[in-house]
Amino acid sequence: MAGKKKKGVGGSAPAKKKSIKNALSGFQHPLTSVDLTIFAVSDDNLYVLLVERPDSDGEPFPNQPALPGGFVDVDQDENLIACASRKLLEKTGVEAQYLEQVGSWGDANRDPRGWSTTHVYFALIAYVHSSELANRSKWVAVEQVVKNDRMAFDHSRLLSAAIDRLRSKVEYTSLPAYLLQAPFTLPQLQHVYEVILDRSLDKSSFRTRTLSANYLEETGLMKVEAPRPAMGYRIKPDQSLVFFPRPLKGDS
Amino acid sequence: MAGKKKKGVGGSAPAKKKSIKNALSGFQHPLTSVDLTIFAVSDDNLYVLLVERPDSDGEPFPNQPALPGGFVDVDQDENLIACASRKLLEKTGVEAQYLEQVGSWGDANRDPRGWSTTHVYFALIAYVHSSELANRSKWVAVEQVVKNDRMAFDHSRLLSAAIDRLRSKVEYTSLPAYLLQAPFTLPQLQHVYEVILDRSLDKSSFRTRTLSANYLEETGLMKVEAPRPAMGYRIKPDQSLVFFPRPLKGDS
DNA sequence: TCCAGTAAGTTGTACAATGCAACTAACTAG
DNA sequence: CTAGTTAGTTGCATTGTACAACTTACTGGA
Repeated sequence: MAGKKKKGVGGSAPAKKKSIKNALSGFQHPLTSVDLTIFAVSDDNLYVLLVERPDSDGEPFPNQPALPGGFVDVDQDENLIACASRKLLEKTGVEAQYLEQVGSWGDANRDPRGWSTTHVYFALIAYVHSSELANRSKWVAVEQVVKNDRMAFDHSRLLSAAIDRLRSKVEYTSLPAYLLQAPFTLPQLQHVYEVILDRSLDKSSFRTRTLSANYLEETGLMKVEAPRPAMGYRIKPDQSLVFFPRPLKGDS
Repeated sequence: MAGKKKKGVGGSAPAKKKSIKNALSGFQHPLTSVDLTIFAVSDDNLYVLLVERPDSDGEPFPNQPALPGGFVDVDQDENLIACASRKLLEKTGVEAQYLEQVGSWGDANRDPRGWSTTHVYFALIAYVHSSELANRSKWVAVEQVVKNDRMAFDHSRLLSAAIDRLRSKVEYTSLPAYLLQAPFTLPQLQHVYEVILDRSLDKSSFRTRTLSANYLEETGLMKVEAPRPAMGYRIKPDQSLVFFPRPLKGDS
């Protein structure tokens, strides 16, 4: 396949783009970016980090909300996930407790500047206060984003895919533990599950399942905002994501 | 992020590439390709389709085995999955019974021609005889590929990721039904599960789980290579992939 | 001091999907 | 007609979660 010539000039791409062609491969190559869905939980909400598009030059979608991200910098980024980590650090000042690729999207129309691809990652971090975030960045409750569906590019569908993936994996993995700062209590962890899944879970089943998976270690009793102190836990060192044999039911 | 200037000239990319820069974005963009892992099952083996790299021009990895794929053609391909479908049809002459994205990979070194990304898809098809395949294409038993680890580019790791994904999803979904031509029998379907998972499954549990999921419909009794005729089945029209509540155990 | 309130954590039984082993049914080959 | 083979069924055991009731440890107010 590689090296063969283009088969025609069909398609809807503007003519001016045809001149920018990669001499090495014989193919014009798409614009390439990385976008992030950075999730955090605070109180009773799941938040995602959105940025406001710049209002300058010929930037598309000025001032509209978008996922943080941007073009891959082939001189700076070693690989895609390093590019994602870099952008995360720039926006939040923290490293991801969990970072996973959601997938990639690419077509002729998602960016008005031409055929483009994006590689989408989702990051889980412990909530950081809004004042710590980079300029033009803010937390938005996922519940709100889904309603006001006015994001730049095709970022709405990228975000939907990431949320679907998150909710799906929360059903049968230990993902929510990466949304809390250690040490945390089991009721706090259960609360994160409930916020993301938007339903309440049975305390007994949750505790049995979580503890028997043996991926947490005790850090001693903690006093939280509750009358009785609770045991604190953290994820064991070098512990990888846990997959449970069955999802939990719950009332909704 | 978009529109900002490159921050330097560090990195290991050859100097000649720097001249090929996209004037629209201010960034040089990576080479962009799509690669496929096309799976089929025949007799007692899981096969993947490999092609032999061309032996011409300055093509990298001449004559080495590789995944079918190649550069995205922005004039021909509407989007990434259409690109994958096109390449599948070119190599096998058939459409995928199931096509899913595995993920994307991109770094400075995976292709000697420069910073490159690839979008990997996995396709499930009913086995087609080798003589029907495109030139320089052939089925290779997955078991063999894993041993003789000499594929072009980073295709070994791409294939590994696809195999992992396949095996993982076979544990708790109806995926193997897309590797058979309808109508098929339950013992045939179970055999496909066993070939992929490389362990035997309990007949009773398998039948109960499969039938109670209610994603198949009967097509009447069939005479296969067995003394007793068995009921034929096909996937119900418009039926999507089924997720089972629990994986099956098995003896290995 | 005592008691009501609340959240943490435990216990016991029920249930649903799979595990396992033994069984019956339908055919082929000789 | 019988032995052999594969299709398909049945009954009980096991496992992980569902549900409800319970005990424990603390707080705050009378």
